[in-house]
Amino acid sequence: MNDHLFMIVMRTKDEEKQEALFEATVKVVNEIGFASSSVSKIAKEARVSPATLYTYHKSKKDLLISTYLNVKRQLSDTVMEGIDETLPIRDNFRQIWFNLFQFTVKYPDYFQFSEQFSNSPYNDRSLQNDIDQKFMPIAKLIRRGIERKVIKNLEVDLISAFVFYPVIILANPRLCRNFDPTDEQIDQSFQLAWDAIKL
Amino acid sequence: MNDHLFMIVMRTKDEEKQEALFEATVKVVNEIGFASSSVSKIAKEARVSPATLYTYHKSKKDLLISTYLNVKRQLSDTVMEGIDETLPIRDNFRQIWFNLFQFTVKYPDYFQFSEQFSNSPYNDRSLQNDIDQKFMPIAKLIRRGIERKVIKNLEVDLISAFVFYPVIILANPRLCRNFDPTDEQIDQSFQLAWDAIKL
DNA sequence: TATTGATAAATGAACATTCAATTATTACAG
DNA sequence: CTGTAATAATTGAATGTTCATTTATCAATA
Repeated sequence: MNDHLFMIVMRTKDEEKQEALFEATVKVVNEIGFASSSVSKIAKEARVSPATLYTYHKSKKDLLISTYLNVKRQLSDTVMEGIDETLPIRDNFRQIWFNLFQFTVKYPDYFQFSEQFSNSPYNDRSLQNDIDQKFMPIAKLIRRGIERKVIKNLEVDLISAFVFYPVIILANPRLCRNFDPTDEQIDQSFQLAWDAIKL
Repeated sequence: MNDHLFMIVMRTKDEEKQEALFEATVKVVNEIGFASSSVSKIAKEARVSPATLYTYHKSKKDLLISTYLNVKRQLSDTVMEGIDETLPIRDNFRQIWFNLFQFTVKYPDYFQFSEQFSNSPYNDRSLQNDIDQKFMPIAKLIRRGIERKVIKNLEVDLISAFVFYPVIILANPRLCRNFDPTDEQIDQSFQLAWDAIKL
């Protein structure tokens, strides 16, 4: 920061506003939808002037993309928590599966935002590659499981689709109603996922 | 039609325009996204005046909803094809699974539209109930499988999530790259789905 | 005082929808 | 068959609104 003279007398940007804009973006998109979410509505929700928003983000596109990346970063941090290569493959899968389940239940708004964004044209190939990088440990785990003949020898994407996508459905009350799962049901659900991919 | 005098000289609405508007809506939403899709752009794609669109649909909302229902109707018709209660449960599942797979591969645009719509606030509870009705035979099949102890005794939504959602992921090139499946891979994938739910 | 953060107000473009006027289709009288 | 009246389909243009973004100005800080 102090490398450049012109930065010395810079007034600091408000961290709270950054956070408020993030939360507001997710909230507004969830409440009125991606299509109806305007910069001014998001700014109002964050109790900030639309012009101020432009000191934090150079465009609406930039706001949405950085919100998406933020959601995905939090997701990957949460999901990868507790991975331990010394434990059996199945235990690691179970850990990831429960982390993912809890995240989706705790932050359903993040998920709905994420779904809306990823199905929009903002989500281009290079952005998706950046995100895939974050989830690399899971891909590695799958490959390790295949090598050790613990899980079926199939494409990594295929294994992922069968193990992790159903979680998203289950945790989404909009897609899966009448389903307020008990601990036992969550456990049974993981067993389904594991049965699908185990050798 | 001839019951009422005032209907005698009615000019008929153009079936082709109805269809053109449907295709245009799907196409425009796929190309520029749900958020950027305007009535005038859809009308232009359908080679129709924006004003004409309003003789077929009373609002933009109506246009989008009926497009969604049309997609879902085609999907349910295709997916339920060939269900035969006299055959084993697994064969019926296999049939549905392949129907679904082929539909998603053949009409990826319908799927992307569907995903964008269903994550939007247009998709309310009562609309979703109407759609669930269309897929009732699948719910029945699952319940029959549970009764006959062929599949695990779990919530219908849970079974559905594990069997059918991975298909959507697999068939979506945006979500599952480097995966141009051979017949054998498709077969293996169904085996995964079945392994998850079978008793 | 110099510089940046913050904002209200302004801008022009695009939006959904309406409307007045025109065009196309039909029934039927001749 | 042909012409005509009736009516709905169609449309370009206009409506007022909302949009994303910029600009000019002020406030805060070093």
